Amino acid sequence: MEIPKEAKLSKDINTQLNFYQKEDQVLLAVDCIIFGFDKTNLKILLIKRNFEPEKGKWSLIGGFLKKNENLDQAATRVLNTLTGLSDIYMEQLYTYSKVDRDPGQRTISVAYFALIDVDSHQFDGIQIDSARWFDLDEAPELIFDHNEMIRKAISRLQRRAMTMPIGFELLPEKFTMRQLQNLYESILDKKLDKRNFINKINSLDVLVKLDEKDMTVSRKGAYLYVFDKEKYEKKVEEDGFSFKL
Amino acid sequence: MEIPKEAKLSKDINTQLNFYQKEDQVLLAVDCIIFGFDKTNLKILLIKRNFEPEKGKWSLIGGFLKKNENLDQAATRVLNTLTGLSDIYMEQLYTYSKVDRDPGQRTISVAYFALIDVDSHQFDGIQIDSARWFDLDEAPELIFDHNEMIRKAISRLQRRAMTMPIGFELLPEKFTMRQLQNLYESILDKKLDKRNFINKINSLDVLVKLDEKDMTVSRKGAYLYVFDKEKYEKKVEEDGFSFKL
DNA sequence: CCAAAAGTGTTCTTGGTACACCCATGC
DNA sequence: GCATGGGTGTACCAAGAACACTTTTGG
Repeated sequence: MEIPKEAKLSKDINTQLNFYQKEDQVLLAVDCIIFGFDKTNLKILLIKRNFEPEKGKWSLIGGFLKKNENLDQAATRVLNTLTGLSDIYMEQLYTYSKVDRDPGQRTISVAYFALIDVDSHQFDGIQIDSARWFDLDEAPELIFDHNEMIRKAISRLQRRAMTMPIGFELLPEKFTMRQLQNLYESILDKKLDKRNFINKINSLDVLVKLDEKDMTVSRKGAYLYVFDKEKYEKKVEEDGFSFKL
Repeated sequence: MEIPKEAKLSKDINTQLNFYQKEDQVLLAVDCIIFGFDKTNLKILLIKRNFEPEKGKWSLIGGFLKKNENLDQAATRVLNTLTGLSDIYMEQLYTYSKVDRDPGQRTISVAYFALIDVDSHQFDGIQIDSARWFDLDEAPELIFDHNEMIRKAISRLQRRAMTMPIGFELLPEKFTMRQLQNLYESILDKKLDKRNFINKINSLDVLVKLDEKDMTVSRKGAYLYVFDKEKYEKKVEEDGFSFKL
């Protein structure tokens, strides 16, 4: 660890002192794993990269950190610039730093993941012609270490599913129990028992059953529910909100 | 951080092409939260910073990423350079990027945490005169966002305690049940019932009871145990190894 | 009247939690 | 012989897992 032993104390143009001039600088990228749910399946959004290197290959959306923003802001900006989406749940995942991970140039990448409801966010102005939703199990080979990022994101999402009401983010405001169960089955990648699932969810006491039914899928119709954000937040305070399926 | 705005597209000495010349570059630091256990209490290792800015204040140990290494290597190197320790469990925690987090210069820091057994690793050549172990609850105010890093590290460690045999890292090879319980009580910051704890640990079936006793603390003496790494690894394969206390 | 999805409870098993007394030894 | 920490088992309760039939209605 080379500590600048006698760094000069001169102010630079930003009136900031540069104490660490002898250290290497690097490019910091941000890559976003975007999970979407369409009431049936969990998907990820990928794009065909339109610049070198690896132009034309499938990739996560990404960009570079700018001097005047932090990483959360960079991730939000990248998502917004490329998809038009804003006000989206995002969370930092992990930082990838293999020396040769990007053949273009030494780049460290901070991966973020985002959760969106596919149907409610028909990004009208999708800035990328080549963006496409893929089912999790049919995602193509991606550039660099992006497949590894997705694997880690899935396992983080599985953990989050047990400790956060991710339905808030991935489902429309009103949804049926079946849709919620589909969501959990997609995320956990296993079938759940319908009765046990409903009992468990009801015992959490964060949903409100409406008088309204969704008639689009069955003849009988299925009651719609909404999340009760206040109840959820009270629960978090009191006992942390975590469950098992 | 002045990046040459129109760098020539010539191969640099590493025969790498630079595709992203217009992007900002930043300093990437690595900071290490070092947890130690001395058979009774969980502690963290801090140093008095011996260079500007914030010289003389308490701090995590840290250093900067070099061009030819990845972050895991940088964290290992920083730990080794400053403490002489090698072969230590380390794990990447989170990346901190507030624009003004380091008043010296725009710096992004990747936090790592390390687990060591305080007694087995009497770092003979401790390179830092001012390093000191602190109990978790009596740690001083630290520079930058280092206190925040420690909070996050503790909560990660609490999670790890339930899904990994962290005793491998934090205890000497042979240890008593009481020491193991002390470790879990320190990490989880709560008292545990002795009988329930022992029953639970035994049901995990990853410890081997030796015929040998530790006579240093009680007159009766306490049986020593060792971890059975093979059994543990088989368990991870089969059912993931996770428990509750 | 039938196909298709919705809705609904009970039993069994597992695992968590609470709890108190005797043991071995060095002094 | 006593003080100190070591070692041990049971009973209760909560929650998870397995499981099958009836309801509704559009066609």
